[in-house]
Amino acid sequence: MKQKKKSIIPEACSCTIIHQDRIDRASKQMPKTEVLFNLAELFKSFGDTTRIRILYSLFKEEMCVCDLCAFLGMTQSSISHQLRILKLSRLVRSRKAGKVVYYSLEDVHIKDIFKLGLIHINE
Amino acid sequence: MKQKKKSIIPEACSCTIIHQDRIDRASKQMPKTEVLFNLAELFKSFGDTTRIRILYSLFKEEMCVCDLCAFLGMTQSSISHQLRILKLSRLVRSRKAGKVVYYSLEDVHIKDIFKLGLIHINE
DNA sequence: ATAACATATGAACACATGTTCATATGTACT
DNA sequence: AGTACATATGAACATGTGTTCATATGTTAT
Repeated sequence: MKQKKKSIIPEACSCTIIHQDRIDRASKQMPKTEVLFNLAELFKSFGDTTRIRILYSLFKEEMCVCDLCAFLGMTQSSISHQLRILKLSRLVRSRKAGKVVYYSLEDVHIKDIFKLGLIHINE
Repeated sequence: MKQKKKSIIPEACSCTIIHQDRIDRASKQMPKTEVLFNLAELFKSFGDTTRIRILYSLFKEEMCVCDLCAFLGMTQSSISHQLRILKLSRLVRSRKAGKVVYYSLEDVHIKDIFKLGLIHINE
């Protein structure tokens, strides 16, 4: 009798009913761990109401930090901290004009991603 | 996934250079706070490597909890907890077959959202 | 130079989140 | 009935995260 193949990391799961064929197929179409990590990081940037609201505010045109504070009713520090995160994720870019810093969307795909997200919510 | 509701405080910003016209225009195309909150919740579900890996594993076909544990090299408890979150977000559905529970994707848009996310990362 | 202002940032805090451990639930089989 | 197994779940723990506060940086005007 042929023995059942055990899991990749033996101590992770004690189950015996494992569909090795399914695992093999899933394995083939799985992106690299690093890619999945970066993807999770990206969605993490979208996973906060304040950041979502900032991005939506910039959908049509650029705004300065001041505008965002006033519009979203939040402290300047809070907005600045979140803008920093969005900038690190390459979701917004900044343009300096004297004392004022204007922020705008860096990626056109953001709108499409949000659109798909909204479809899911409304289903 | 829970998130604290943030209060809107008018005196949050002491800036004087506010572009009221920009704020008015942004205001017009801004979805309701509740919608933005739900959108953030959805992306929060995508914002974890384990959950991203689970979703990717289910791209082609359903898998049981056991398969996921073995494939992803994680404990059964950990996978179960994450599946619960994904189910609450209506991203996966479950089907019981005796002792075994099979999970599959509930929303066809997930793939498209991931696709767009990957485009952003690779830019 | 000094003052005023717009923005950035480090530290501290409270709260959220993911994993682990122990255990409960539910199903199949003897 | 009992045993074995697949999955679910509550509690505890450590880590991560968003806001606040204080303060720093950089720019403009006097």
